[in-house]
Amino acid sequence: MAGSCLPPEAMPARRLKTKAPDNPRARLLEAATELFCRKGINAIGVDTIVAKAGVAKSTLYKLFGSKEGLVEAVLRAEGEAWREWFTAAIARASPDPRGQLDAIFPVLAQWFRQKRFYGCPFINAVAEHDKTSDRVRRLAIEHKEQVLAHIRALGAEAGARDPDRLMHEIALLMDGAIVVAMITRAPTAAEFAKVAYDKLIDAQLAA
Amino acid sequence: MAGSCLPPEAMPARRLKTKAPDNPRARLLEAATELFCRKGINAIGVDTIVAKAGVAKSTLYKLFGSKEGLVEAVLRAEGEAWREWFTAAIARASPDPRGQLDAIFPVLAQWFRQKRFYGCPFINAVAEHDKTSDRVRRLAIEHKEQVLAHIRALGAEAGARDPDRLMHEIALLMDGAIVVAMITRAPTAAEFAKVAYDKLIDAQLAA
DNA sequence: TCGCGAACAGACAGGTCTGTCTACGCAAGG
DNA sequence: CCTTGCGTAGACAGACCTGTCTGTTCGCGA
Repeated sequence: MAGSCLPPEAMPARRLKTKAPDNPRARLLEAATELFCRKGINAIGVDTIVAKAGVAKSTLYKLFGSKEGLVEAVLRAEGEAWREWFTAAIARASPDPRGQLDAIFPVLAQWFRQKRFYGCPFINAVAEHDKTSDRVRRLAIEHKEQVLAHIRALGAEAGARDPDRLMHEIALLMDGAIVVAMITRAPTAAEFAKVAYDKLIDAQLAA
Repeated sequence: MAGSCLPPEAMPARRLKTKAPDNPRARLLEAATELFCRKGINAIGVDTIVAKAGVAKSTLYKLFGSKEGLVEAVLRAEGEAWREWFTAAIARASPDPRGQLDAIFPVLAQWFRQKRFYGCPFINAVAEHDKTSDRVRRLAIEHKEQVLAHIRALGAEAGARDPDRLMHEIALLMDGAIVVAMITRAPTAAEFAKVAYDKLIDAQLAA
């Protein structure tokens, strides 16, 4: 039902964002998220979106101005929902920073196993837009910076020797795992990433 | 000039594939490669491609049958050219397997620094196509399996404890680096990946 | 010189795209 | 009751899409 690419437990959190759960804006975002993520942004026309959302086309253009505006809103909303789900999920796994870092890849594996896992919407959006423009790239960078800042903080709290390097190494493994999982449809990518992460964090935290 | 996303030294190798260097087929592939990689497959129409290639539209449909056929041919050709360039580049760096593995990320850095680096065409193609279909995903898997088989063989020759695991770990770092470089346009991703790789290979080869 | 096939040029069909516009329904508040 | 405003339904414009088709041009081998 839900239009998202996130695990089901993320849904309620997202619902709280809009006063009414079924206003046209929320229905449009949900329908557009599902369609964009599954079929690609350029492959989906606004008529398909409004039909799935059950709203009038004029409502879409009144609320978002253009298809581009809707794309941006979808990415922002999906990014925020994902970050909330992700940080909550690793926090649920453990109270201490090291435990939360250790939970990153098991939590990603959970994501990959979702029936509707379509990869990272930001990576996919950048991949299908003009690479000489930075409109979409900026949104992706913004999202990634927020995720990485959180990971960097956890690394610093955990006592990593070089939290910045640790952050970048985890980022590489995360994006690599996401892409491999998208292409192969096998969640095992997260398990390989977890073992690699274990070696990297040992090097950072070993006495 | 060249329509590729590869470093210039890869070009001559590619030219050898077609008897004549400037037949319509080669011009179409070159134009389509550049346009698809830079702007996205769905964002480019066949009229733009034939105009850039300087061929008639009927020639495109005679040679490739459909736009889909052209996309598939572009991916196959670009994948083959990339693999040839990549294996040659790491082989040029060192005669022994360990040295070739060590060269992987510096060689990637070289790729990232290209003015026309647009990310991996296979990742991008999967990202913008229907994720519930496997038409494009199969091509990407085929390409990645060939690259990884080569890396696995190098790892085995180098005496890795678990060449399969090493292969998957390198794959994660490679794809992660490619995606990060595409999004940030910073080739430093390859340098972080190299340091991470150093730690992982040490764990595999340490006495 | 002739003939043939490859490629070009470009019109065309039929469909889809984004975005705009008008007309209507309906509910809440004065 | 009546107005105001949100949302719906759907026609429409103009551009662009893929794919086909016709006619022409040009080079090469016999």
